[in-house]
Amino acid sequence: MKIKVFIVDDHYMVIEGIRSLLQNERSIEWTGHATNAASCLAFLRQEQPDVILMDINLPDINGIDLCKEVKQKYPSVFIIGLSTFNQLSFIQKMMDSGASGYVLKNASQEELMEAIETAAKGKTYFSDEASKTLQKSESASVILTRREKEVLELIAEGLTNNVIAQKLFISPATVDTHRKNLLAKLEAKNTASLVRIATQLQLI
Amino acid sequence: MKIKVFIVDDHYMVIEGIRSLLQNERSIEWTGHATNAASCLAFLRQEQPDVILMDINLPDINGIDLCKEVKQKYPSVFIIGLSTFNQLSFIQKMMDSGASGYVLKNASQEELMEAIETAAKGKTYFSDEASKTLQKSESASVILTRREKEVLELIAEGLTNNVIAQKLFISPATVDTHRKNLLAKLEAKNTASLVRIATQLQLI
DNA sequence: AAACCTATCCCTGAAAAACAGGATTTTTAT
DNA sequence: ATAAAAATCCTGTTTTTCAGGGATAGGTTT
Repeated sequence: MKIKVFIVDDHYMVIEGIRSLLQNERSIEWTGHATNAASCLAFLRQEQPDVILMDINLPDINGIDLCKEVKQKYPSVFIIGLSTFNQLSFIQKMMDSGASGYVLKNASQEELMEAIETAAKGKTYFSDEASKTLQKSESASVILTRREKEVLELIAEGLTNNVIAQKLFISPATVDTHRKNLLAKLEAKNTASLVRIATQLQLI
Repeated sequence: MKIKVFIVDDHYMVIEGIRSLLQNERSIEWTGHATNAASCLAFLRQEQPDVILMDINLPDINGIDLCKEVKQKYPSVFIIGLSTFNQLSFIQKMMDSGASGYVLKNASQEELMEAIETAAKGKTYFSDEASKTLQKSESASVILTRREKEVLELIAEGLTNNVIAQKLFISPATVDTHRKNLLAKLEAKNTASLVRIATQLQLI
């Protein structure tokens, strides 16, 4: 049984590259590609592959939200995140959205094949560099809670406590508490340094 | 006479993709690839292609500096910048370093061919999206004054207006004015989004 | 020389955030 | 079951930021 593979990436060169890397693999069946989220979803209504290689940076919807949506509608499809960026935040968000792995675009053919085969079995695969990033983060990082991450994102977007409170359906006082905890955890003096440190730690 | 093309990109998939896109082109001679700046320079000591497709994000030296170095040593080699990012700062820096064009990685085969052929003649080529970005920029680029940059740095470090004022030997009210102008120039609502936008624009 | 621009400088008052020091309820993990 | 962790909410004070203004020094253009 061949593994049916589909690709979503807005870079034509990457699609061609992956096609070229996989074309001689007998265990792989290339079912097609999409350059945006909309046509990916359209394809899935007709036919479901076993594994989707999904870029995170897409023109219409970002890969993280697309991943969530696909997994919700077609739980049996396994998704591998594909990105140029070896960024903790991306990897984490992709995995939180139900992905079965994460591969960088500088991956070798071997890595790519291993990722696809592992994902097809329902297991999780990370490319070498991505798993290094995950390890580093575990030892030397601040651990933020789900809510704190949400609040941090919104703070960085320039929203005030009151607006954030409305968005998250909580009291402004609660937002203030999360903010306080963020400042403490990241050892920031104020909002400015908070955002700065957060970007340096690639939290946002 | 075939055009000798060489590629520098740390993404294996992109190299494969370009190779695949160009392999049926009779006017192109594929001379090889490098995944980092060092091996690119090593190759050039042996042999000079007509056109180099050069990624901006390389593991050792960045593509901009590599471009400068190559143009200095081998002025007859034409370089086309290759990047995922349609960012003005990248395009500008690449052109300042002597590049003959800029192509995004989502370019079609036609665009890529046109870019190579144009560059080989010594002319300049921009992919559709890149030239749009250049046009947009002419109206909307952010120019900060010396003082504004100083204040921006200190804000991002988490210093308050009062402390910044002491550091720069000016009144807190003046710092505040600079701050206001920064908010206006970067179209930020408050300090948080200011720092965010500034990091995104790589101003700090 | 006059008009002009821009960077730099300064002030006030209202709004927002930071800080201190609590407390209660829900989740999560053992 | 229960302890720890996370998320929720409060009151009040201090500090900082933000949105209005306006003024001056130094260079460029006309």
